[in-house]
Amino acid sequence: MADGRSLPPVLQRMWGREPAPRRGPRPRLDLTMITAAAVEIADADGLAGVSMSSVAGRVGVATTALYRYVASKDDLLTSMADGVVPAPPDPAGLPWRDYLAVWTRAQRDIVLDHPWLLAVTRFAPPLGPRRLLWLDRALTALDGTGLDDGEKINVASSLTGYALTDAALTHTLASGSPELVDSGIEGATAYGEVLAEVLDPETYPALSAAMRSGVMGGAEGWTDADDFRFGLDLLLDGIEQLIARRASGR
Amino acid sequence: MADGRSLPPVLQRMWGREPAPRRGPRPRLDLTMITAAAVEIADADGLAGVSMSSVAGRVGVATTALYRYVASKDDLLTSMADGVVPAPPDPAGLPWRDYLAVWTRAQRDIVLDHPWLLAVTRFAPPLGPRRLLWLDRALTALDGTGLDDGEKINVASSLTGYALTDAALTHTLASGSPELVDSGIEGATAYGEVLAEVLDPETYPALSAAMRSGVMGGAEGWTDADDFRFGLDLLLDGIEQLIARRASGR
DNA sequence: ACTTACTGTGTATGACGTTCATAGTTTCAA
DNA sequence: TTGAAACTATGAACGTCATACACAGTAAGT
Repeated sequence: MADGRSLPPVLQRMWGREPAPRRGPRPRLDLTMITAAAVEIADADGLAGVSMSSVAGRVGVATTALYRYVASKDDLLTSMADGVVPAPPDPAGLPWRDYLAVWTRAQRDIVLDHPWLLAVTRFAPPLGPRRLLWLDRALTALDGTGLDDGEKINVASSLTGYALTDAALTHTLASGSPELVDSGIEGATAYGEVLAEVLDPETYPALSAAMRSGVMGGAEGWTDADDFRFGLDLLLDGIEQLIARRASGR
Repeated sequence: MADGRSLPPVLQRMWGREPAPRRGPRPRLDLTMITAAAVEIADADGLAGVSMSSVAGRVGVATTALYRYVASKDDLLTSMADGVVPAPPDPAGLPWRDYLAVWTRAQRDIVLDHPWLLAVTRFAPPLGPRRLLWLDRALTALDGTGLDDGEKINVASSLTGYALTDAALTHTLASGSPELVDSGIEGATAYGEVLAEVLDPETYPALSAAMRSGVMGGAEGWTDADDFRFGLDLLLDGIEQLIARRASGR
């Protein structure tokens, strides 16, 4: 059954499938080097600093040489999104809940270390080797919980989603989006104060009350790691409940 | 206390704060018209179709005229991200759990109706009038649950995050990312089959087993609305548990 | 009537992604 | 050993786009 279905070229390269029929000069680069260079630039100057020419400059080739390894800039971004991901923590013997807590927090930290991921991630189902390794470990950790494969995947992806959105929130409130920083709105406290000022109590009764009472102020504000824990426990509690349900018959 | 802290110009316009000191010709446009035009283009042709010149063309002015209303394209995107959001459902009398379920699903549907939102949303804390209205309604729905304001906000933002990530997953698996569609990978089933083929069982034991067992196939696959319900209930169960804890003393 | 403040236009610029023809390089076959 | 074939990196060129700026036109204030 010859379905035309196979991985796009970039992904083939990401999976180390470069057949490389040998003739002509040896390639001076490979996707890994290019990706690493791009990641370094993004870490240093943000995603805006990543252009085909800046990446090419860093690896020491002409701009257009990159197109031998990558079909488009978009492909490069795809590769970067998988390339920054380190190896997942080892589930070795940890109870599922403990492991998933570590696992989720680690994902959040990756994003915080490389904020540009937020702009790159299409929140698409993972197809790269490194991201999929994370998924695999989550499934492993859920072995013996009585959940079926579909449920396990759902659980993992819910947690990943939480890690991403929390990282996004934390990042923009801490480092601030350029837009807000320009206006002097930095940090959760300022955010709350501005809102308190702008919101009309008639149309936003609950919210304006909350803001005026200063929820966003203080040391344990919105950005805090405790807040991550809070939402995470919400999810984990839900999962635990599901597992308990599965264990007790229905 | 003259803090330099005030809303950026776009946001002021989004909040209807256009002082408009009157002199010279009457403006032929306003931010709302421009935003609406941009949204129409994005809905029809995707975000790639939205350029300053295409938007200008649609409202019938020269490209650079837009800069009288918007400081940058980025500002326009910000405005679009709030502009597409309709009014939130009415909490009137619904129990918090029912309302938040509706509320969250509605947010998911917005994103699915305007997939380009995924590329625009920086998952930043909301600052636009429409998004904040949603937040307000969630807080209202949580009145009388015993949660404090900070917790309510956390709950709401967790749910919003879930709606977004689920929408992203659903969208890319259903409509497919251009990258994947080009390679004939469409829908969850194809996704699963490709993975099953690519994954090495040694390095991805749990995941390759799951894929080979065909989790992704069938009518109730990953994309299904039931899967949304699944993750949502995970969260709501967690929230309910929290509320119960607060109600019973500690 | 004259100034003033503001609006829309046209031109220009610089950055960027991408295409293409070309020159150079290594391997394979004869 | 020679020549073709396959492949690499390059440089020039193109089209698109966001944006800056100077200018002409227009309504209100004096």
